[in-house]
Amino acid sequence: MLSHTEENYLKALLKLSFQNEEKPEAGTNEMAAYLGVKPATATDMLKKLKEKELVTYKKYGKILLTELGRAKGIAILRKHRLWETFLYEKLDFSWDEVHEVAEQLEHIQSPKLVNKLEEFLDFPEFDPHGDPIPRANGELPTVDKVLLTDVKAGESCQVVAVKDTSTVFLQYLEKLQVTIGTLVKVMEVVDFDGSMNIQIASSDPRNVSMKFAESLFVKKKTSVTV
Amino acid sequence: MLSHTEENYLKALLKLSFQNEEKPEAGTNEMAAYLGVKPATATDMLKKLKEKELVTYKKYGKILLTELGRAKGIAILRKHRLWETFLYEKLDFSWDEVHEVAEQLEHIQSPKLVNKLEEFLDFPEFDPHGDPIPRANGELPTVDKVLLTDVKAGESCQVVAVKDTSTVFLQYLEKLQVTIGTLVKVMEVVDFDGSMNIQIASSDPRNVSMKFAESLFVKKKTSVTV
DNA sequence: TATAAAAGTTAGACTAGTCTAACAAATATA
DNA sequence: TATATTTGTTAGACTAGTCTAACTTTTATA
Ligand SMILES: [Mn+2]
Ligand SMILES: [Mn+2]
Ligand SMILES: [Mn+2]
Ligand SMILES: [Mn+2]
Repeated sequence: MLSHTEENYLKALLKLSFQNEEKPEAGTNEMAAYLGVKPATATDMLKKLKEKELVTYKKYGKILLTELGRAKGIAILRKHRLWETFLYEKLDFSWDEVHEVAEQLEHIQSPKLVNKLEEFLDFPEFDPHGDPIPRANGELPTVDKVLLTDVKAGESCQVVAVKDTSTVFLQYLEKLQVTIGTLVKVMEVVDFDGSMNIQIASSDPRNVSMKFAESLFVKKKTSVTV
Repeated sequence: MLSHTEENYLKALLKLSFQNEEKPEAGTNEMAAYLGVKPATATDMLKKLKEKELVTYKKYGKILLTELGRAKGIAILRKHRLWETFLYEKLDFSWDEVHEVAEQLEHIQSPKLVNKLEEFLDFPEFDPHGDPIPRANGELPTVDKVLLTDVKAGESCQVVAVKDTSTVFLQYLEKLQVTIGTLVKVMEVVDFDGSMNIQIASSDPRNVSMKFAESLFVKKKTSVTV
């Protein structure tokens, strides 16, 4: 049985491993920063997780999840994203409110609960932010996605996920009526600052910053021209 | 902000106050036994709760919730019972499985979650065991109930709650097809051992022990004779 | 390559929650 | 009322998780 704290370390390591795709290892300071603790604290915990064979750790070395540690991490991420979906779909939470509560709910221990919840939600593949929900067997649904910055002028695409899940960004998207599934057409890319003129659904085109375009994942639409 | 542990002490004190109705106070040993800790541990925590003005406590004296402590306790009980109802109604848990998970869920901090959950469940008044669910304002729905032992031969009644929520009792009730709302007619009371011959719904009469009858709350049906 | 900077570790301290063992107060009983 | 029993408290210790401050190792850079 893992404590909330241990679980948070495992999930953090998993998330960090997703970030640096090629190199799924993390450093002590990186982990500490992610979790909001001091490096000394992370060192202690990493030693403990090593004892439990959940991470590989050597003094001054990089940290990696073991198979077991990864499985535990995936299980927590699965709960997190299922709960977010529940809050969003069933309890009418907005997509900027779900994360904080799911951060607590992900630690509830009950295999039956997780699986019944998944069934109740009709086996969703993605959470409200477009992130894949791990299956009971640990597999992650995939979807090919690129950043909006990779879409060229004239191309169309569909929003599939947000890269930045901060409240301020999510609320801005809401104001712009951008949500998962929204169609976006890139009208023009401004060389000067990387900003874009985009048409959201069928509204009037508007300019968005490069920072914006770097925070949104989309799927390119094969243009419907002959 | 209260810790899980502090919350458990407050809920325990509240439940104990319901048990000894006239005297809503509890002793240190009583609390410790209820929570599965040693008396020394309870003493420490009670001092801490007194500091926070959640209980009245004096060395060697009885313990009582303050208004504030009671309100906190009620809020936790509310969450506990709403979650039990959710698990039972929406996720298909049986009534002997819900308590353990609700024991964890009751500590999730999110006022919005509680209220949305209540709304999602259509403002239930009673949990799967027939216990009243506190309202957002702290009020408890009431229902007049008596123990099955108080029902005389020839009288009919309807099951409204279980006094004993142990798995073994709940599963026995399930086997007997007794649930909240089930109609029961007392055919005969055996003076010798207090056991009863009862008819459950329209099945064949069967004998149940006094221990059984002491564990079930019912509401008397005014007989339909003229 | 020598040195400076960054990254990581260790030692020691603190809090929350728990325990055991010894003790003290309150209550029941002879 | 005197004594025994029950009830509750105190002191001291332990673990988990955190911190600060000092130190060490690794990496970057002049
Ligand atoms: Mn999240
Ligand atoms: Mn968490
Ligand atoms: Mn319960
Ligand atoms: Mn609890």
